[in-house]
Amino acid sequence: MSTTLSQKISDSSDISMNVLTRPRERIVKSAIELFRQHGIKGVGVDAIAEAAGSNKMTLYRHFGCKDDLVCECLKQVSDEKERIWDNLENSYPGDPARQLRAWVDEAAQHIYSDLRGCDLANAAVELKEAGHPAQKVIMDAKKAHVRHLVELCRSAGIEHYEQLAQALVLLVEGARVCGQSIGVEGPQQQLKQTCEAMIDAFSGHGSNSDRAAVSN
Amino acid sequence: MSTTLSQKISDSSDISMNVLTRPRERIVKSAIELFRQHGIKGVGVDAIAEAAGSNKMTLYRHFGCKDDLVCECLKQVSDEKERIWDNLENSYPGDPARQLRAWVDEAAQHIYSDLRGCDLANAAVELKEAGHPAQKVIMDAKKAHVRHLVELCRSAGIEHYEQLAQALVLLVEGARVCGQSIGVEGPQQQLKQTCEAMIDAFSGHGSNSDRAAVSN
DNA sequence: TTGCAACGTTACTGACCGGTAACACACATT
DNA sequence: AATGTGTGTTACCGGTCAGTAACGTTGCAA
Repeated sequence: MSTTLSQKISDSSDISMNVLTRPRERIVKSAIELFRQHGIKGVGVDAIAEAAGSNKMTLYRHFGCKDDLVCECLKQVSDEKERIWDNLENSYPGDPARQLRAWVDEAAQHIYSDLRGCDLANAAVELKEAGHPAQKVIMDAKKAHVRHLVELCRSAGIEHYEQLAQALVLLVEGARVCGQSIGVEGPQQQLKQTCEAMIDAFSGHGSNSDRAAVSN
Repeated sequence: MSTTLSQKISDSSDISMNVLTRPRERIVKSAIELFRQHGIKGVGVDAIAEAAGSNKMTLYRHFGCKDDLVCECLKQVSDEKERIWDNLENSYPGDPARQLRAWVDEAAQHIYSDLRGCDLANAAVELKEAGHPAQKVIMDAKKAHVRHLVELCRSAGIEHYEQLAQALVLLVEGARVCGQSIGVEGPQQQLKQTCEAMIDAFSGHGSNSDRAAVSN
């Protein structure tokens, strides 16, 4: 706990970040990246400002306090996640079943290549203080995510669409947290196969032997 | 971020903790509880010592640094979790299938009544510094947990026991993290039904209609 | 009784952190 | 040319934190 983290962060900071963008934008971008790497409580505002090629005063002119910056970061992260639903619709228009498979595939690929977990879930772990403003942002984003997936399962003609959506959320969230705590060899390696088997089971067009084959 | 957390922690600390136990034991116990409530980085060693009815000097005589104390806490938490396997064997001796159902039931009950997530997984989120000693403790405990569940599924006669065990781990871990980020209304409410449906599917003694009934 | 080990108390250090004040500069608009 | 807005710089404040030093106290055991 006595390590000088500021130095390490500064070393890996991107001072040469596109100066054409406005400081506010650069600060948020740097903050998101640093929060991902070191955790929210593991990064100071000085390090964020420096990584953004700016300074603390400018940071505080745009964000009243660190918590406000954290909320803005989480909002942008959740907005980014929201875009996947439009992307799915654009990729496979009018084919919700295919969109559901694509959602699983994308989630799995992301988890296989990045062990740092979900920014929103991680923030919820760190920010436990009662009434912390970020908690509402996190909760709203997660609820919206579940809602979207439920709707997709419903559109795909799944009878028990709500149960399937909830199960898929649990699997994906579990995979992300396992990646962080267990590492590459964790059970999240089987996420894609497990989700697909789950979808098959709920779609009602798989026999026992089919499921055994899928789970193999 | 300018809140005076120490005061709040002190207010809720248990100064009257059993003085018959040794300071070291009380310190670890208080630390585990405070870490659970406020996160590891959200609690200072002073608050821990005070909550244990001891002081910082005694704390540092038993633990070289805060990280050592954190490791000891996580070890005790993982030892505690290890005991469930013996408990299951004692509760339903020679009946691994029943033990597996009981494991699901216990995990679900725990998750329904406590939204604070898994101490080990939460610690992994907070302690991202490369080579942090707690990471090995967390990883070893989580791997052992998966190993035990795989073995239980194998004993229960599940054909694809490894896939089932991994899927169950993902569901349970996902449920714990959802409780933290979404709150009581999250998809973890359906954990038990989902796990049981998953076991049924892998057990190969459930028809499509059975599965539909279970998932309802 | 002596001695030792564990524990408690106070005070301190050095670093870091969130946040602010005051001033200087660059640039675009009028 | 004047003005205002956004930005950079330096310095500072109060607080917290991990960790240590020095000394005093308790209680047990030989």
